[in-house]
Amino acid sequence: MYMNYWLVKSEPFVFSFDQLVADGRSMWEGVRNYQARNNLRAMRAGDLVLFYHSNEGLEVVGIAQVIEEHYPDPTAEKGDWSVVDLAPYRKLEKAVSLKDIKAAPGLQNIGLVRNPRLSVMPLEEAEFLAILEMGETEI
DNA sequence: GCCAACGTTGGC
DNA sequence: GCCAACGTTGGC
Repeated sequence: MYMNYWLVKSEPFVFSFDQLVADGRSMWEGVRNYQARNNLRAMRAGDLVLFYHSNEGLEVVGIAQVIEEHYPDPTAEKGDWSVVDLAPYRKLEKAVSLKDIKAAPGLQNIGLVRNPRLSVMPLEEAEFLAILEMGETEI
C-alpha cells in the first residue's frame, strides 16, 4: 500500500503536539492558503504527518496520523476551505531542530527550508525517514 | 521586534 | 491581466 508523508506546522503556544496527545484527536482547522488546503485534500487516512513547532521550538517533535480525510472547514465563514482530523501517532524520541534539518545532507530541498511559509506540505519518503532517523525514532 | 519572502487584493 | 500595495508568516 502506498503511503504519503506530510509535515504540518503549528505554533506550540496555539496548539502543541502535547495538546494533540492530550486531546487524542484534533480537527486541523484554520488553513487559509490554497496550496496548504490542496495538500490537506490530498491526505489519505493512514498517512503519517510530521508535527513541527514554528515560532517557538523550531523543531519537529512528533508524528501524527490522518484519521479522517478532508471535509469542509466549519470555522470558515466564507470561501472553500477544508480540514482533516489528525491523531497523535508517536512522539519523537529526540526533537529534530530546523537547524539540524538545514545542515543535513539530503534535506536541502525539503519544503520546510525551500518554502518556509507553507504550513502543510508533502514530504518525500526519504525525507520523512531521514528526519525519523535524526529523531532516533522508528515507526 | 525586525524584516524578507510570499500570497492576496484591487485599481487601472 | 498586470502590478503595486498591503498583510501575514515565521526565522532570526
